[in-house]
Amino acid sequence: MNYTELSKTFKILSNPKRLEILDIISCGEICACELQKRFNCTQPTLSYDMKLLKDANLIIERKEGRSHYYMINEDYTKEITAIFSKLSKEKQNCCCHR
Amino acid sequence: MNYTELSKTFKILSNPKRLEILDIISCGEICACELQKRFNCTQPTLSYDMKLLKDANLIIERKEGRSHYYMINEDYTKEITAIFSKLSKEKQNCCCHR
DNA sequence: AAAATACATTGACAATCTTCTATGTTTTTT
DNA sequence: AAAAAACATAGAAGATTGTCAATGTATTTT
Repeated sequence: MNYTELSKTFKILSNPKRLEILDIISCGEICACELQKRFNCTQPTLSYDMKLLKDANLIIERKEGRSHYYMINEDYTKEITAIFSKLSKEKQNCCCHR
Repeated sequence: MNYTELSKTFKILSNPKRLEILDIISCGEICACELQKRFNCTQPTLSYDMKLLKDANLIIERKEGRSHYYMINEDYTKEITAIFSKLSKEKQNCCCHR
């Protein structure tokens, strides 16, 4: 993963509401209509945030009837954590000595 | 740390140039004039990025003569990593059940 | 089949971010 | 003391983001 890709993920994470959504979702699968009750925003606004999170690969969507359920994509959040951890750790023989 | 604080850190990280700066800096302390050689931007632009990174507590500045040296603030980047890891991990008894 | 529910899409606007040029400040060199 | 080097600050312009109202789509209920 390169700097541009990683920065796009961080852009999606640079919003308090979306962080709260991830926190809530990581407690277990939940549908958009339940999430909606927790936020003071309109339905299209929440829908927009869910689309951003989904397109960023941070959450996984499952449709059941007219409800859309969301869960955390833990494989990906772990990957992001590992990449940033490595990038920001004191090191030698790093990227910049090529 | 709350969602708003964490989101501000991610906002600073949501830029490929700043991620590259962190990656370079975590290979060892370096001055702004050396960093400048690696980027196609003006001096004020790089200065602005360094200020953002410093204000976000991601890097530590040390002045020596007319040079400003920067190093990674690994304590903080580890803290951020741990917080995000916890937030995005599947869990029970989480924040949202209060 | 009509109505209701759950969610997505579009277009618009205000706020924020990024980068630039111009200029200011501090320290060292000559 | 004047010049140079290293970096910061201010102001401006274009690009991006966040949110809304209005409207569209798919599924279920009546």
